[in-house]
Parts: sequence; C-alpha cells; structure tokens
Amino acid sequence: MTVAHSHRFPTAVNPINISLLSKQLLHLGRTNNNNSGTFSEISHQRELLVSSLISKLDDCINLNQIKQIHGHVLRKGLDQSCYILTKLIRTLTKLGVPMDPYPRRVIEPVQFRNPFLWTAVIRGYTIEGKFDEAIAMYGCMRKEEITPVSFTFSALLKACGSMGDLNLGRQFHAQTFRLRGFCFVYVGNTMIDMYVKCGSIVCARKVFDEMPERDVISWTELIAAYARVGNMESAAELFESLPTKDMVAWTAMVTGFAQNAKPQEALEYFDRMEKSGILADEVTVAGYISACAQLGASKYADRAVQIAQKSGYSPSDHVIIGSALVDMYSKCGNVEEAVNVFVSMNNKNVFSYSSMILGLATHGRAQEALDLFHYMVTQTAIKPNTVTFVGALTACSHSGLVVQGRQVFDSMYQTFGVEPTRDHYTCMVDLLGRAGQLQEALELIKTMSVEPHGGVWGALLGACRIHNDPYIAEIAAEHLFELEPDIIGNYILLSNVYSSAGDWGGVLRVRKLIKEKGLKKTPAVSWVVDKNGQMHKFFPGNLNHPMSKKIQDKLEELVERLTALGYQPDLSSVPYDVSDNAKRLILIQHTEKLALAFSLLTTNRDSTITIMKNLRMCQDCHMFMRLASEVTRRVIIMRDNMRFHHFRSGACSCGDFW
DNA sequence: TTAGGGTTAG
Repeated sequence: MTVAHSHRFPTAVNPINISLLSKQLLHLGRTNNNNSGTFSEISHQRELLVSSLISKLDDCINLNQIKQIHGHVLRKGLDQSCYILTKLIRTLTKLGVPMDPYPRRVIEPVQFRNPFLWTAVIRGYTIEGKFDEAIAMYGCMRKEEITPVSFTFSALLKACGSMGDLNLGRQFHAQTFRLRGFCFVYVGNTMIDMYVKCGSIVCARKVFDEMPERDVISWTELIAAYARVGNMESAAELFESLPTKDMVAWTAMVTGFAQNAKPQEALEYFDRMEKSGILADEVTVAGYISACAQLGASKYADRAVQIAQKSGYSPSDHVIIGSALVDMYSKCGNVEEAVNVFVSMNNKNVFSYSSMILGLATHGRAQEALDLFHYMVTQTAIKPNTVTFVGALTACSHSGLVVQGRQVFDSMYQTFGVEPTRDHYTCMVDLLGRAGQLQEALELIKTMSVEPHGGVWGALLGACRIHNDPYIAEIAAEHLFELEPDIIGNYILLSNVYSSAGDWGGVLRVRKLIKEKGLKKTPAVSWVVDKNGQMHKFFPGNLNHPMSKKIQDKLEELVERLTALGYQPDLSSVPYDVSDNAKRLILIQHTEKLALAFSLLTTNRDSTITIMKNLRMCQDCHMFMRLASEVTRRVIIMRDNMRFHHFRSGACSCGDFW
C-alpha cells in the first residue's frame, strides 16, 4: 500500500464542507476588501490572530475575560469564524457558565454554523443538565442541513444516558451507526456508557462485542457496570480477558468487590495489582480502605494506613482518603482515631461529615454527633444528604433522644428539601420503639407514603422484643415474614418476644415455622484479634480452644468477683424453657464472655480489649461487661451486629439504652 | 472524546 492510499488521508472531501468553506472564505474576503494586502496575506494574518486568541481562551479563568476576548473577536470581524467561537463556547462550558442567555446568543449572528459549533452548544447544554435543550439544538442543526460529526453523537448519547432515556438512546445509536459507524472508539465507549446508565447492560455488552476496535476504557466501563449490578463473576471474567490492565481497570475491580460486600477479594485484587507493578491512586486506596472497614479488624486498618502513606496520600489533603479512614476507624472500634483523622482534614465534604456523624452515633456519642450535624448545616456550605440524616437520626435512636429526633426528621424535608426514605422511617420507628412508644411507631408506619420495607417492620419488631409487647410484635412479624421470609433473625426476634412473656406455646409455633421453612439458626460467634494479628473465634460453649481450661477458670473467678459487686445472672436473657440452673450454665458460655476471659488472660493490663460479635448482645452480657470493666479496671469495646459499646469503670457509653 | 470514587438503617 502506498502512502497516498493510507487511511489517514481521505481521498475525497465531503461536498458540504467545501461549499461551507468557500462561503466562509468569501465572507472573510468581503470584510477585508478595504485592506491593501493580498487575499492570502490577509488570511495568514487572520490565522495568526485566531490562534493567538485561542491560546488566550485557554488561559481564561472567568466570564469577564471571555467577554473581553469576544469583544475583540467582534471588533476584528472574526465573528463568523466557527473555529474561534467553538473554542469560546467550550471555554464557557468548562467554566460552568449556563448556556442561557450568553453562550447561546454567541452563535445566533453566525451565518454558516458548522457541526463543531453546534456540537459545542449541544455539549454545553448536556453538561449543564438541560437535556431537552441539547436535543432541541440537535434538531435546529439538522434543520440547517448540517451533517453531525462523531463528537455530536457523543454529546447526544451522553445526554440520553444522563436522562436514562433508553428509547431516545436507541434512536441515536441507529443514527450514529448510519452516519458514522463506529468511526472512533470513544463513540462506541459513550454508547456503552449510555446503555449502562439506561439500565440495559445487555445492550451495552452487545455494543462492546460488535465494536471493531476496543480500548481499555471500553472494558472498564463494562466491568464497572457489572460490578454496579452486583455481578462480580462477569466483571472478573471480563477483567481476566482484558489484555493490558491499567490502574483504573484494577480500581474498578477493587472497589467493585468492596461495594459488593466481598472485602477479602478486594484485598486480593489490590495485592495482585501491586505485584503486577501498577501504582495505586487515591481512588484505589479508598476502595482498599473501604474493604478493610468491612473486615472491621485493626490489623487491616493498620495495613490500610500503611498503604495510604506509602502511596503518598495523606488524609489531611485527600478528602476521599480521609473520609474512608474516618469510616474505617469507626467500624474497627477506634472512634478516637476516626475523630483525629476528621479533625486533621483540610477539606471536608458531605461524605466526611456523614461518616463522622454515623461513627459517633454508633459509638453512643449522640450529643457530639448532633452537635457536628448542627455545625455542618449552620457553619459550612455543605448540604446534608440522605445518608447524613440517617446518621443524625441513628444518633437519636441509639440514645433515646425522641424530641431531637423528631426535630431532625421534620426538618429534613421542610428545611433541607431531602425527602425521607424508608430508611429514615426505619430510624424513626427504631427511635420511638426503643423509647417505648410502640403505638406511635406503628401509627408512623401507617402515615408512610411509600410501602414500608423489611427494615421498618424489623425495627418495630426489635422494639417489641425490648419492651415485651407480643400484640404489636405479631402485627410487625406478619408483614416482616412476608417481605423477608428467609431471614432467620426475624423469627428468632418473635420467638424471643414470646419467651420473655413466658408464652412457650408461641415459642413452639415459631420454632415449627422455622423448621417448615428449612431455615438454619445463625450460630453466635465472637472474635478478638491478638497482637500478632491472629484472629481467635469463640463459639457458644466451645471447649476446643487450646486455652479452654484457663478460660473457664478465669470466668469462674470473674463471676465470683462480680457477684461480690451484686451481679445476678439475668435469667430472662435465655429464651429456652429450661431450669434456672441450666439457664445459668448457658449464660456463662455466651461467646463474648469467653472472648473477654481470653483477652484478660492474653493482653497487657493497660490495653483496650476489643471484641466483635455477629449477633446482638444479651442483657446479661451487657451487665457482665459493665461490671467486669469495673473490677478489672479495663476498657472493653464491644461491637455487636448493630453498634459499639464502650465499657469503662462500670458504665457503658450507651447509658444502658440499646 | 470516552473509564474507576469514600458514607445507609432494623
């Protein structure tokens, strides 16, 4: 093949462009016929002027500067040059100037508008979020019989994606193909993105499969789309077949696993990425930290901090890293460190505040959480979002602050325009329910404009268990069993309500129901991590631990010392119809007590004991931990499936309200 | 001109 036939040099020029070009040249000539220079000299001078103005536009940082240049353009008679006006409009878009009225008016006097000028306007409206206007501009452009370029379709497909308008997206897909095909990879990529945003991953995949040429962006878009819908198998399969994996593609996998509650896999992919010699950036590291937060153990937290430091991302300078660390430290039981990170952050956004508020809330520091919330909404320009309100309401519900909770709930929509979702109703039902206002909680559910989900009824049932109300419990359970028929915890809750009321017949009925459904009880487990990073798990009455004998002895000793302080086992915490003595034996084998005894035997006297548990702690264990913190003079941090309890000098951070 | 972003309750 000779050079003349190379695809980079088209053999024929589009006839429309030729006529456009000649008309523009004529126009330039007309505006300069008072000048003595030759036509080519004049156009050369003009070219120089245009290129100098274009580079000036690149440096513009505000609207006034652009308007000055525009004035210059008009004075010099360059107002018909699509080239410079396109650049002008793109600069306005870059600075976030709304298309109406100014940028839009710039193109009106232009006699022969080319596709690039139109596209700049379409793109401007798309980025501004005025999608209907963008589409309307395309209509005007077609009316002038201007043939769109690839870039035009890219802007239009982006608008369809943002609108989520699949039908319109399909139409533009067809038009793109008819007029341009997949002439550039980025057009195909925008098409994939459009289908993904419209919720049709199948169509996105079809585009991907049919593209004659793909790049790493095409792959990553699809991988991230699979991850977003929770299909990590397809994401991983696609990723493995990607020939050259770049940092963004790796990040899509790491964050994908983290978002889909597969933290261990997220860490594995991160390690693989490091081994393949690709450096992480702040987004990758934030994904890694999020995975560590889910694992909830300090050994992962330490590693996450090391990685962030090694990569050069300090929490004080990188909001994403800072916010992720605030969340991670809170979830790993170290709320003090979460506060330290938060305070050190130079830039904070709604993620940072929401994470901190939620962290304080789950650690029982309700007043601080509410103070921070109020500080945020009154002293900063940051707008609270739906998660922020979950945090503020959680703070109230975990501390019984009914009045404040109601205020926050009412202000949500009235003051901040945030519509309460089912999750916020869950918090409110939890708040009222825990405070003993079960009837009010039930009434609140009835006022909901959306259908309540399992969370709402679950909160009510949980409150019924605390306050022993079998009547409302049955109403809640009826709805709950319909919405979440396979979650064993719901049945156990109802069973516990019956057992607290001494209704053993009710207990038997629920047990039969569980058996019929073939559901398996989740075994309780508590765990601690020793100073070598080794995890030790404890199951109920599990005597297989190598230190089992010592643990039992330690517990016996502890019970003796606690009894001297007035400890009486809370037999109502055992939901079985057995003898009192049997109840005592069951209670002393609760997993968190085993974990406590183990920690007392294996840790330094001045270190904090952190215990994690997969289920809710019972009343007896709560009292036990409280008293144990007094006699042993140790700080015990205990995380159950809901929240953190900090036991210190015989008191708990939750104020016994939980 | 196109890709990855951290916080959610019972």
